[in-house]
Amino acid sequence: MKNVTLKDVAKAANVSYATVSRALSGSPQIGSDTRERILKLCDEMGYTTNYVARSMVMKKTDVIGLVVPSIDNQFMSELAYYAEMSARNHGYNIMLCNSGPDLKQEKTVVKLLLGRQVDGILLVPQSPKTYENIRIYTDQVPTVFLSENLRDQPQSYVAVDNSHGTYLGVEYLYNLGHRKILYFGRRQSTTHQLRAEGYMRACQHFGLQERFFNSEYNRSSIENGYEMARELFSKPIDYTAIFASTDSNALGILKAADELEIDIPGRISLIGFDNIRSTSLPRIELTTIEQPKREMAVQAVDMLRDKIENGTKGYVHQILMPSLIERSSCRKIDLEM
Amino acid sequence: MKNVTLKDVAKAANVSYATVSRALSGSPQIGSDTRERILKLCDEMGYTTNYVARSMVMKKTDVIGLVVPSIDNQFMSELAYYAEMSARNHGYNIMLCNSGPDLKQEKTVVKLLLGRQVDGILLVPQSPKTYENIRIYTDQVPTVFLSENLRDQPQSYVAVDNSHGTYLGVEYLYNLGHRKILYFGRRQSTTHQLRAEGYMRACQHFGLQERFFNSEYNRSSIENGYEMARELFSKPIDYTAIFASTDSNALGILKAADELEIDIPGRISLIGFDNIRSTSLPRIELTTIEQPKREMAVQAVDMLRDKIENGTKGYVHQILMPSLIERSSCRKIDLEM
DNA sequence: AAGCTGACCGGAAACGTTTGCGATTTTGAG
DNA sequence: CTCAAAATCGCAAACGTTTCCGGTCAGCTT
Repeated sequence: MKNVTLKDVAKAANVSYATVSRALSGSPQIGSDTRERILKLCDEMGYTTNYVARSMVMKKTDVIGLVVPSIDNQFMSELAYYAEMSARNHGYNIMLCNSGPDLKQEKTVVKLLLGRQVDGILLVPQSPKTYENIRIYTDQVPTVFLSENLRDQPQSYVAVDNSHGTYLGVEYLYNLGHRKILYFGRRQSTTHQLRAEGYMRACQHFGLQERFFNSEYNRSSIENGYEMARELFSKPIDYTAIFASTDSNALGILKAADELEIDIPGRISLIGFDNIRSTSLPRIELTTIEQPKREMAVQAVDMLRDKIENGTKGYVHQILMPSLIERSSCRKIDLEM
Repeated sequence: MKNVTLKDVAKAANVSYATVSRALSGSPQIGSDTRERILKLCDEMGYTTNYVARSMVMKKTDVIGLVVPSIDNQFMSELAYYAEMSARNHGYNIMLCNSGPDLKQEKTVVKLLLGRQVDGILLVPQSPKTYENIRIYTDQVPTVFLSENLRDQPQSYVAVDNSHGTYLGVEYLYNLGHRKILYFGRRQSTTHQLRAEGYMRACQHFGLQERFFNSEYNRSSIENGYEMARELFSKPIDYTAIFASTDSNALGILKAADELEIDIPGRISLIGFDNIRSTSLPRIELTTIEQPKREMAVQAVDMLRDKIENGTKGYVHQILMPSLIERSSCRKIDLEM
């Protein structure tokens, strides 16, 4: 049951194990006849190179750590899917860690990853405080964040242009005839703040009054969105559309509205952000702003690879363009009304 | 930027690095005063033990490989979430691999994991052929499958009692008054076959006629379910309920039915299997059979840990009980009709 | 005071690779 | 045929740990 090592095949081939190593790695300084012989022998004996030994001497593990608040989440699992695929295509494997629910655990897993000698870390932050929280480790290993960072932080990230995303959404609603648009989100999130900014910019541009409904929840989920929406709907409705900062929140709103028999999109139009899978489900068909998850993931690993392999210092902020996915949760408003 | 090693702290503490190692590992054969001194020094110098070096000598990586057809899938990402949590609580980290879409890639990633010297592998098979496909590796490393295996295979797995699950569902529909129940699934899947078996058993028990609608797709998805359902609905509807072998399929059916204005649950009741997150969404509210994903995941890592740490040979089949989650996609039928 | 027993610590091997450098052989030209 | 150059290959160090096996003391017993 013991693994066959370089020494074993070397003995069988009657050469030194250095020679075997060189044959495997395709070194030019080895006879093509012996190489053939050794390669065949490796195959027969079922040799597979021991990556931990290799990592030891190469000082490189070809492993990148992926830390997400919780992989159990459509947005992150999509991201993880593309990231793993892309990483593996470039010879890297992914070590997965859930960082939720608190900053302590986030710090713990990053430290763990460092001990594992990962070559780099891909991280979607759980809070704006994350950057400070793990800064001690961030400069010990190449790291790229998968979320828009605070603008002046010397850390690399790739993200959509959140502000432009909400702008697009408001523009769309405006063109549909909406003049009273409510923005619905949670205050703690950096992402939320950036999206709110786009909303305000659009309001200013189109001459609309800003209407906010904020919460203090520290996680965006259907449940939180539902709770918030119940509260929202207990007050008079003086708007014709809701822009939810997150699809999850939008889904929570939808649930509350259905319960209270507030027609969506009949009475209120609803638009979300992220384009998670659930939004395209039958009977849901939520209009939303798409985050190009695949592109984000591959750009992030490309960026990380650049840091790892070329030792690129400094930081780069990669901003991707969002786009509007039109489904059927928004309706046209007759301006005469 | 270089990592601080045992040697570095040893030099600083003026002891041998063996001593430092012992201090860290809490060995009894070391003075408590020197231990204190060394521990403090480690902390100050920011020492973290290099796991790859450690793995080298311990012949144990404390890493378990998790291979899923695609992490981008609600069922699997939930499983992955609980598995990672549970594993980490026991000192293991997770190396994640997507095995989809074909057997070749599945084999490739398992081999990769072996090269990484993982202590064990958790795998949700992508096809009944998987067991044969990776058998060569399966006996080189502790492995547990997260899906019901063919009954006579000498491999460990944890799974729900699929057969009992469908039985429960049919029983539920029967009690609601349904007498014409269609079973809807894809033939290639082992899981599907087991679920079909429960359906047939229930039909026999309740004296119902078996009605099947099978497909040859090799993946269960909303899209496939939709395609199949379009075909199904092009024929006369001589049933009052559909049992979809998978929630994904059920969602596809729902979409097709909505398009064709076939009322669910008004005209046809619909029940799924798995209880993925999407089933509980507003306007969906799909009645389904729950797979206890959390329990499955923790049982699987427990089983794997037992194999790894105690060298337990042989195999065990852990069968968990499914349960029915009643929502609102099924309606009562008046038997007088 | 001598021997003996623990307590505590250091030396060194081992894990399986990669690779620089030296050693050996082959080759080709003069 | 001789000798240098080129082509192959082996030796050994290094990567950072853990742990076995001794070694050096101090303190006790007699």
